[in-house]
Amino acid sequence: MLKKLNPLLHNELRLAIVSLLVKEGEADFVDIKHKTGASSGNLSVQLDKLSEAGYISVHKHFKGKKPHTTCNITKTGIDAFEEYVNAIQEYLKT
Amino acid sequence: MLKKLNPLLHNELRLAIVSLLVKEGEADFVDIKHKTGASSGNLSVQLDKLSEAGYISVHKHFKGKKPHTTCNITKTGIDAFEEYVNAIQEYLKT
DNA sequence: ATTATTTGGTTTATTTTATAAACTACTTTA
DNA sequence: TAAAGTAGTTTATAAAATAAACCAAATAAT
Repeated sequence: MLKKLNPLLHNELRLAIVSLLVKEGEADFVDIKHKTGASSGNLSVQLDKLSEAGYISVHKHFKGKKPHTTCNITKTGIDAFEEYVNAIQEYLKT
Repeated sequence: MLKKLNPLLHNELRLAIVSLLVKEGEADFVDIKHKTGASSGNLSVQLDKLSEAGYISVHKHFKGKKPHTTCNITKTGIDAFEEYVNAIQEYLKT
């Protein structure tokens, strides 16, 4: 029987976010928005979900006068991502 | 920018069904149900969606006295699956 | 023989999820 | 100082997934 796919990661935008953060370690809101093509609203919601699960950490501060949100991948996030990759590979191999 | 993931295939059960059919070519309702662990209701709905999209063909007939549903992958289905595999690999590679 | 129970599903209703639209608060530019 | 832009959040709506209920017939038990 195939492994169950982590539903938090089995979503296009959340997977793109985590994939990006696994590669780069850190990225800010605007960067992620541009690199994924997401709307601000959708991105805000999905970052919250990943943060709630402890897959990423989110730091909000001011960069000069402007608000600025930085996201970092966590160990939990890396582990979950790796498990997801292993799980889905079984579905993909022909 | 990452490729968009075909939403019809980016679902755990539908991906499992198509993956199975790509490997085996053909399978019946009961087989797919056992191999995927899906409920009958969910399986019925998802087979309909794949059939509507032309990814699989569904044949209903009687095997002796019992109803019997056989599913086959189509060329369209194989192509869509292969494109999905290519697209998601970009998300998975670290 | 008639009453469960099982098989092989479908249909419908509910819950969850995703996404779009609207909004906030502040800054910069004209 | 009014308009437009930046950086987001919140809320409302649409879509999707899934569970529960149902159906028709076959088989097994009493």
